[in-house]
Amino acid sequence: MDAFFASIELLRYPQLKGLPVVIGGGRRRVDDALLEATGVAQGERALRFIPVDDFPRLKDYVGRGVITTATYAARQFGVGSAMGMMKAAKLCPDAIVLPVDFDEVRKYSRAFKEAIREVAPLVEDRGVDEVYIDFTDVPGGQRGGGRSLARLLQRSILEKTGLTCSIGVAPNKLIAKMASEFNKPNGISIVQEADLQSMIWPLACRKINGIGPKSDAKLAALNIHTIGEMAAQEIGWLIDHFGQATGAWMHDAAWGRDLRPVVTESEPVSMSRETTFERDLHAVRDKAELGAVFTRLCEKVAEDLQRKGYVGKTIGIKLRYDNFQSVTRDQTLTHYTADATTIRQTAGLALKRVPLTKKLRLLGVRVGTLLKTEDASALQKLSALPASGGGIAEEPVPPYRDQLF
DNA sequence: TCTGGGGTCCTAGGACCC
DNA sequence: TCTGGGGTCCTAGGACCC
Repeated sequence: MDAFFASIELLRYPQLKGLPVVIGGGRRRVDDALLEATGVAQGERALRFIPVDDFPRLKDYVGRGVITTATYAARQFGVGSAMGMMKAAKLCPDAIVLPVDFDEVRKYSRAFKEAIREVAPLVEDRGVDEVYIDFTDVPGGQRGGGRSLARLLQRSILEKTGLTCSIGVAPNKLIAKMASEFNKPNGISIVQEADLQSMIWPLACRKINGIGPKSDAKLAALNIHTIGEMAAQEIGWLIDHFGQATGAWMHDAAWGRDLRPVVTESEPVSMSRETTFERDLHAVRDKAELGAVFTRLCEKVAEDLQRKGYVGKTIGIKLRYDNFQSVTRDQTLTHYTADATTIRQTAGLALKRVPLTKKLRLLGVRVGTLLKTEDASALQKLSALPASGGGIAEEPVPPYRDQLF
């Protein structure tokens, strides 16, 4: 299989080119800051009308958000995705802060993927700004080793979205993803099997999609820092240190082997909503506030399920204490549901099973073991056949108020 | 005033069944 | 007193990704 990996560059304000700008921080908080500084909300609109000097700066930002993305000028200061805003403010206090406009992002994301599917239909979704593409059977796809098709995609994406896009071309997904980073932004890079040694082996292990901070640290402790050093290890040695599955996978990855197909459709496994509080809350002292938030989260998950046509059977809660330790509790129902009241009641039971003496910084609600709503009703009819004696009974659910349990 | 929100996948132990 | 394996489901935690 030949694969592209394509990612769009989502920051697209030409007038800010060369300026340090970060986007992120949690929309409402940044909107508030904007409103205060300029009298205008909504980053997109504000950008057109407000002189750059009037934008809020990172040093004035107050809150718990993280950075979603940053201009290259901001990255020069060491600022980058997923970094806390407070830490970023120390590195680059004068960076301009803009809110994330998720509706806008989703709109451009859709247009980006549509533009690609028109040219190459085998596309795998990897979030808002990334896709894998299998171009093996796209007419003319092999011309120039894939370069002319990649150029065509870039042109089409630019036309339809105004966004630039970086594309990696390789014999499989693993290498294509790495290749896409070689030439950012708006670049194309082609990596062939024969380039493994020269282009992939010198890279840090962390560049492999699937090796995160933990594995990287463990590898470093074993004195392995590059992919080449990883490839030089016996597979048995890797298995001894990382377990059967991970060890074998690492060995394959280091040798550029990856047989995963481009997966064009998949069903969701779970849906969830969570929120980090502006200040840490206490289960007893802030019970009313916490209870209201909890109910809202359940209602939102229920809405999400209903809008997308799913029901679920496992209700879970997640919370994070002020020391950042996370805890989860699951509770499986006898029937599938997308009902806010049922979710709220079951989640309440799960929450009861968790110690609530420490302050909380985050609360979340998740529904898992999902089924399409229509498949669930078919299942219900099947089990409701006379012989089985009446089918699945709905458990009566008591009414709830905005309290914790 | 370090550390968002929405996901997937893996592991490992215990219950329970055959 | 002792004692198999395999399979499935459920739960909790954690690594990782965008």
